Amino acid sequence: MSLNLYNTLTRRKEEFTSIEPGKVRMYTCGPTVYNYAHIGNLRSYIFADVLRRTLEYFGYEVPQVMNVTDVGHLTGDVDSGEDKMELQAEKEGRDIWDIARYFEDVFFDDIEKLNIEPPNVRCRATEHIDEMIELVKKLFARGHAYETAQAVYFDVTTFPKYTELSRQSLEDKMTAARDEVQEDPEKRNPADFALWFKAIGRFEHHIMRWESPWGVGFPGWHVECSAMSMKYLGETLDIHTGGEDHVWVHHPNEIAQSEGATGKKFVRYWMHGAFLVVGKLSVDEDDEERRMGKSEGNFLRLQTLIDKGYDPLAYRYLCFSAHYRAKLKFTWESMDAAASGYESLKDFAARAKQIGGEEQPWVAEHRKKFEEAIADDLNMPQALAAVNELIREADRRKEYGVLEALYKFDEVLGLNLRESAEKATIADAEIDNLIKERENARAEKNWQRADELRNQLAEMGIVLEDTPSGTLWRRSN
RNA sequence: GGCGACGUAGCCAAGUGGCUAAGGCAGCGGUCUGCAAAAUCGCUAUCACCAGUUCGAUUCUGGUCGUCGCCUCCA
Repeated sequence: MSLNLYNTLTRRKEEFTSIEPGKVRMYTCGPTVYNYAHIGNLRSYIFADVLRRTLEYFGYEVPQVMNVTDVGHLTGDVDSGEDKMELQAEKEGRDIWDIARYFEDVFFDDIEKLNIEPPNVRCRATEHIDEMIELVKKLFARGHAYETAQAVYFDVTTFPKYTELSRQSLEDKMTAARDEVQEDPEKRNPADFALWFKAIGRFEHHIMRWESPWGVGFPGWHVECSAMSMKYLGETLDIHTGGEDHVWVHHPNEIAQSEGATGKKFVRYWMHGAFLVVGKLSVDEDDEERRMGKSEGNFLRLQTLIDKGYDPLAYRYLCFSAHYRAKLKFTWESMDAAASGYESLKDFAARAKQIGGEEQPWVAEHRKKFEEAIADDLNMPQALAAVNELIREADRRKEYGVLEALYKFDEVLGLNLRESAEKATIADAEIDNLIKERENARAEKNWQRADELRNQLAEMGIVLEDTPSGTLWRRSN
């Protein structure tokens, strides 16, 4: 079966092939650690994880690199000269480096809770300043960079393919940028982006600073991804993932820097995840759907969901209800739907585990549908439909030899079905005895005693299901 | 202002130029059941609106309305 993936570069689905057989070099744009990640951010890491797991499902080894952007970026107002992380540090009266480490830890904690496979290499921008400086030197040598009194810039007119990914003409950008005040009068083109900022003028008090051939300062906003991805994965990557917002600025810049420095193709498949948008979260507020943003007042963290009693994996399940390239509307109703759906999936796994059986030929059709779905540009809604159809057919036929298939699917789904089913059915002598006692009571039609035992087991977290062929049970947590 | 995306049942959504328009959740009505739960069966969509192309459009084209995103650090 061929794996087809949508490449933003060509705006179409393409059959995937890797540079090196059996191996996929994958880079995922990681978090900026100046604040908590919200569930919208997390959605795109779930997308990258599904991509990685799908590649692994089809037999690839996937060395994956993720950056951690711990160099402060500018605040929205370019003129302010303040730095997001410094602002945060000031606000909390803590050291900027502590802040970065703290949010990095929280981020990877969230990643773990969502059962996202950790990247093979996790790299911090602040630990790769030398590589970035080397990259900028190369760009000077090849005539792409120039220095002004304030900074070093990449001259976008020296790189004709600059607009290939964004498909946004430079003229339009220039027009659009015309009314903006250009802070640096020496900048050649409005679209030129900084490779290195000097710690002078508005950045005179910038806390994070390093020596460089262009004076003390700090790296530009996009160099780290180029420098680190090429350091760990080579000059040409198979796949580069990120959020759709990167299609217009960050990724074109990465391409320009990387290809400008090496003269080689930087990335073969660019893949971008769509945003989570927030629907009405409450009845009385007239907040229409919009993207979740750190300054939007609709900031939901994974911890927010956990505090409300949701399993983090129910959020993962929710993400599968929409295709990764389509926006997903978050509402509490859809969150509840996902939680219920995930619960019944786990219940089924526990049921199948208890009853068991040989796999029957009809299972093959569902395997096929599942695999076709993930191979078709990670169509998780279809894949999930295949899972649900498998379950329904198993229940209808009362043939439960489907665990092998289910666990195999879960290598991509990452919903911990095996762990959950095993945990739910851990044998215990006391439980066995109580259940046997209850079955005896039921045989004698001693309903009062049977209900007492049911309640007693319920207090122990055991859920009972009486069936014609005996009583099934599972642990509720 | 420029560029782009989307509008499918109560909610989240997949999909297709023509067979019964996936799946989940919620709801209603049956079956099963000592109770409970689960399971199962059935029901719930003129695919935003208008026009065009076509033998035939939800799917293609144009327009209207609505929503959203990007153009600035942001998944």
